[in-house]
Amino acid sequence: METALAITKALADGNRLRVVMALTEQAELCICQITEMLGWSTATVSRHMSVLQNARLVKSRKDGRWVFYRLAEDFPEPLKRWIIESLNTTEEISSDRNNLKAILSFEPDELCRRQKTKRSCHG
Amino acid sequence: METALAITKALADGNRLRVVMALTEQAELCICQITEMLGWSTATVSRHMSVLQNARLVKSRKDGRWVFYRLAEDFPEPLKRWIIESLNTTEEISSDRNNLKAILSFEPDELCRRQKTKRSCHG
DNA sequence: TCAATATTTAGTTGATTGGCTAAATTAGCA
DNA sequence: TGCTAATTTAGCCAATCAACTAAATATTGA
Repeated sequence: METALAITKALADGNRLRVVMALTEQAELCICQITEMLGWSTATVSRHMSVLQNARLVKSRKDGRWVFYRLAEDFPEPLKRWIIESLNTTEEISSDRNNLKAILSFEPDELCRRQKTKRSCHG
Repeated sequence: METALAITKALADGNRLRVVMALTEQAELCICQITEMLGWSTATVSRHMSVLQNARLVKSRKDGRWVFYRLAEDFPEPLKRWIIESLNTTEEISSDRNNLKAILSFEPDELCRRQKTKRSCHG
């Protein structure tokens, strides 16, 4: 039961649902892209991703300084179907989808530079 | 998204998962039967059931003094499938299943009397 | 090796959740 | 109506969780 419970707990958070949805549409996303999409601190995003990873819902791949996340190959199929069915048309996800389109038009390193700039702009 | 999130939150609890599993196997269960199965206070069980009901995963029917819960007719099918697949063979659920068999051999009113007796035995 | 960069981990704080007991509510019956 | 019984609600406390900032780790490249 531990396994199933870890999964439902991992999904019992709006932000993690948003990331999972994004990963059903984008094969891979790096932390900096997810950070930009959620609009939160990198550390917070990192912790969320580790919850998803501990539940074995996502896997990560390191490429240089970047860590890319993808859905696990064995992500339970019925769950994935339900998530897509129930979130596909929600406002939040539509908005994320638009944001992601903009985000993906930058290369990751350019994105990270942009984040740095933004941060220094705000102090 | 609120709707989906309410559902994942409702399922992010081992005890509520146990109740849902039990309800995939028994058409209806009353509070006193669920209380006996989980071994917790009636008030706690009642609160758990209202979480499931707010997420629209279960519905209730009042019959005299008893309240019977059943899975909602529109319980998301993929979710149900995943829950059964992943919990069917777990220890906890097997044990619940055995307990339930014993519990269901009493009529609800006899069960309630038994609970009352047990309580007074312990003070 | 050193500086810069991307991510993770640690530590703190406030909000939510889960258990309990006790009080309130609702139904059945004398 | 008034008594008893089943369930729900309220109030309390401890534990968990989610956000943040700051420090640590790991990688690239001078």
